[in-house]
Amino acid sequence: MESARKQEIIAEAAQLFATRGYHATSMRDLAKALALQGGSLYSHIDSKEELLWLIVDEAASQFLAMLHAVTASDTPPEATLRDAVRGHVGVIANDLAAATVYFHEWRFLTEPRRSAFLARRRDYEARFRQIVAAAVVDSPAVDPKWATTLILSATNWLYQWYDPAGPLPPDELADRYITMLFHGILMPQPVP
Amino acid sequence: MESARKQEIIAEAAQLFATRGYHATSMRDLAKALALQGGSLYSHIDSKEELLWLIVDEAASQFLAMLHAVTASDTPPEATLRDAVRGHVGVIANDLAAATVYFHEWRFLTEPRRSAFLARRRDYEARFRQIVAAAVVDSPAVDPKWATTLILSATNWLYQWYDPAGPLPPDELADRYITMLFHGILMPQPVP
DNA sequence: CCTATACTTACGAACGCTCGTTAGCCTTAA
DNA sequence: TTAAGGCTAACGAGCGTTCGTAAGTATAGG
Repeated sequence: MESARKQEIIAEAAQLFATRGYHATSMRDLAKALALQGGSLYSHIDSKEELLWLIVDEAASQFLAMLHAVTASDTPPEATLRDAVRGHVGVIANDLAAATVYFHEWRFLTEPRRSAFLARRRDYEARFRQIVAAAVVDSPAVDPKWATTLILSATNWLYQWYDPAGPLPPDELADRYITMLFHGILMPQPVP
Repeated sequence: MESARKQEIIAEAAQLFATRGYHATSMRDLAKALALQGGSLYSHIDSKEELLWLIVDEAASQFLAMLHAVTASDTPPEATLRDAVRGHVGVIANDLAAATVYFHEWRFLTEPRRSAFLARRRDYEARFRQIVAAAVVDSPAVDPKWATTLILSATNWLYQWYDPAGPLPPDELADRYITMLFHGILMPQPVP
């Protein structure tokens, strides 16, 4: 359980790491954004890398919790996959800064945190693949492994350009992606 | 026209920037990889950022040259799009380090190079969108803008995981992606 | 209610080190 | 004789982090 002040520091760090990058953000930059002196941060945190870890690990928890919620209900496989894509997009859009750090800055973690991160990400991808496999079970030409890679690749890229203040809500974007991914972009007639 | 020695420096810088990141790679790291002393690099280059720019700008040229080659021949729209996706994947797979720097480290460019980079990238995406638009002209439910975003998002992510030494050749990977993107992942019968 | 004690949060200075870059000198080959 | 390409040494700035200290707040004992 982190104190309220520490949560503020983590949130500000996520913003700065996302916009400037982890190594290009100094502890004094972070302190200045919080109206503190550089050394004062260390009343709350152990190290700069701890901040990176807390941001990245919390994001991993968000992704995994979302998948658990999606698979808990008893819906048809295609609907479950649709919910998972919506959820994945939602986690990213909900905290874009954290998602950016999760996708872009994780590699600056050192061991053993780096391995811990990778294990959680592998776990997430494996669970996601099971959902995809169930949805494409009647499509013999589609390999669930590559379908999963395609879906997660397309959606992970969101953090590079998505603007939460823009006109496109996350669910609407997800539905557009889902329609194209499910039925292809070469559709002579509209989806019924 | 860069000298042979400078090309070596650029290539090594691309490797290091890709694996460690731009800001986490010091000029002394780069010099050591080339069996030089730190200061000696400056006989060949003006600054660290010039290296970043040369890598990123060359990659942009590769992408644009590929698109020009693809659109030069007189093929049906769908085949042109297929060639463009193959080409995009090919440019990434051909020089994974340069592609990684192109996608991951460009934001550390300062003005005016940052704007120059973004202009070239916008140009590329606009040309790609025209190819997509021609291919999906008979698919009223598909917006070329979002189809382009989907295709480029999925393929850009390649640099995160693709291993040129692995068992999957770039063209084969591209064809798998194209099949799913064109016809969707929910296909009760195989594509004829 | 008052006081003693401890805890929290911050300051400001400093530590040892690394950063990108520059200057001047030396060697080699054309 | 010149020029290219390497060396060593150094510059000022900034890095993450630690330190001693102090003010403010909460808690507990009498």
